[in-house]
This record gives sequence, structure tokens and C-alpha cells, in this order.
Amino acid sequence: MQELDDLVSSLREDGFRITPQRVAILDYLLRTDDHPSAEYIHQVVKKQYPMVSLSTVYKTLDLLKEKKLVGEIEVGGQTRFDAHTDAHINLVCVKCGKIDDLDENSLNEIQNRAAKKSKYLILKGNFELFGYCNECKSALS
Amino acid sequence: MQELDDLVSSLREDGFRITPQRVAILDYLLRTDDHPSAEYIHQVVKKQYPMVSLSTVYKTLDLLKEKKLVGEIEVGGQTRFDAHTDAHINLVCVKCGKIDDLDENSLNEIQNRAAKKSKYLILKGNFELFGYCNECKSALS
DNA sequence: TATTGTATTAGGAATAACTCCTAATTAAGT
DNA sequence: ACTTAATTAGGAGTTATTCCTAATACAATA
Repeated sequence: MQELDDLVSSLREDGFRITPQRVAILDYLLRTDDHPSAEYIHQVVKKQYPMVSLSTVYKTLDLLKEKKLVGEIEVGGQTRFDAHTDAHINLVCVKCGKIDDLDENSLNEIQNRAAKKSKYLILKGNFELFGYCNECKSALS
Repeated sequence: MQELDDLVSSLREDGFRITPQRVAILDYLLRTDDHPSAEYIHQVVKKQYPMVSLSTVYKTLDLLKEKKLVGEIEVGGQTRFDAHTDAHINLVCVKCGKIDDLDENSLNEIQNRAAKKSKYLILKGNFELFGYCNECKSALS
């Protein structure tokens, strides 16, 4: 996993300490296509480091967000995270809670156009579509 | 305000009781360009009906969401509401918390394309851009 | 490799937004 | 006016997240 090493090095160069907790969280996020909540990440990382605390997960996620190594999306009163940081569409299944990513080239263009029109200084964009995923759609009464 | 009357009639026809609380909340949402939180709507409506409870505000918002008369967007752990129900971009100022709307024709097209590609049955889309609004941008150190 | 300063952590208490519960109220059909 | 079922007020409960503090451990330095 070259990418993990690179990111860890970059964190170290920025003066952050490299702790097993931080590495485990980042590693998990890099390896999964899922969009886990902090709570779920906590469950996963605890298998490897049983003593890790939920508050450390939250603090690490804050750090990774600030460094733009992970993105976040708020769904149903919960924040979900992923390491897919390019502009993309999040497809949220309102039944099973799954989130799929979908690339869409026109998003950057839209973002630039919006920045110009609105005079906002844009930091990031989130694009969500809510509905039923293919499986849940089939299971509809 | 023709629109309010129409919407109220349509609610009545659907068998819902028309209460002053419901009318006041819908009226406020129709009149404002703002994206108020439930708490803020509560403050506003309380000026007219001091006894109105926050839980009624939440329940009414649920009803209006279900009837697709208002949209919602989750921001900073809070849900914000508006009566602008066509697909549009929400520009969220990360400093002052203001939300501006921006129309963007290509969103429906993107939504359709995404539905086809992903096989999701799409119910609604949310498009958010986060950054500094023009005023807060100027005030940056 | 031992020492040391300080960033980081674990654990839990505190907070904030929202949901749930129930007795009292009230819209609206008769 | 009367009736009755939907709705409300108010508060208690829940959940996700943030905050706090003493203990720990990373990593710079000798």
C-alpha cells in the first residue's frame, strides 16, 4: 500500500505524530469503498486496537478532513466518511443506507460556474442523490 | 398570497387538518429565501403563536417534507429547510452559515444520467457547495 | 538507547438536535 | 352545539458529537 505510506509521510512532515490509531483509521478508509460512520470506523479499528476510543476516531477524522485526505457527507443526522476526495456524486439508498460513488465530469465545471456567478470562494462540493438502490428497488412491495 | 391558499387547500383535500401552527410554518417558509433550522422557525412562529411547541414544528416539517412542499439540507449537524423545491445548488457559507440558492439547469440532466448508470430509483437530489460568501470572503484576514 | 517535552489518547461527562410519549386540545364533519 | 379522532404542548428520552482531563507515548535530542 504505497498510498498509505505517502500520506503518513506527508502527515509526519507536517509535524503530526504518527500513532497506530491514526494509521489504522486512514488505512481502513483507503481500503474501503464504503462510507462508514465514525461509530463504524471505531468498531473496525477496535478489532486491531481494542483500547482505541471513539473520541480519538472523531479527532483523527477531523485531522484528516482538514488535510483533505477524507471527505464527509451528512446523511440522516449522521456523518459518513470516505477517502474518495475528487468531486463525485454520492448515491444514498434511503432504505439500506448504502452509499455508492459515481464519477461525473461536469461537476467541476458546474462548481466553477457557480463560483463565478455567486462570488463565493468555494472550498468543496457535495452532490447527493437519494433514492432506492437497485436491490432495495427490487424489494419494494 | 395565492400559493399559500392553494397549498393549504391541497393539504385539506388530502385529509389533513388545517391548524394555525401548520399554516404559520408553511407561510413563513413560502415568504422567506432563508434556509431556517427547525429551532429558528420555532422562534419565528412563536412571535405569532407563543404556545407553539418545537415538537409541532418538527412534526409539521415532516409532513411538509413528505408532501414535497419543502426541501431539507443537512449542514453542520443541523437540518435546514426551504420551500424552493426545484433542483438547485445550495451555496453554504462556512463562516456565517448563510445559504444561498443558485439555479443550474444541468442538474436534472445529471440526475437522469446518474439514475440510468447506477440503476437507483432517484427520489431527490441535493447539491451543496461549501465556502465563503462574498461578504465573509472579504472579511478574511 | 535513555531522557524529556508535549502532542495525543482513553474514557467519560456534557451538549445539541431531534424523536418519542401522553394527556389535553381542537378541527371539522354531523 | 356535539362528537371524535387528529393534532398539539411539554417534557423526557435518544443519538451523534464535542469537550474535558489525567495518563500515555511519539519523536527530538543527547
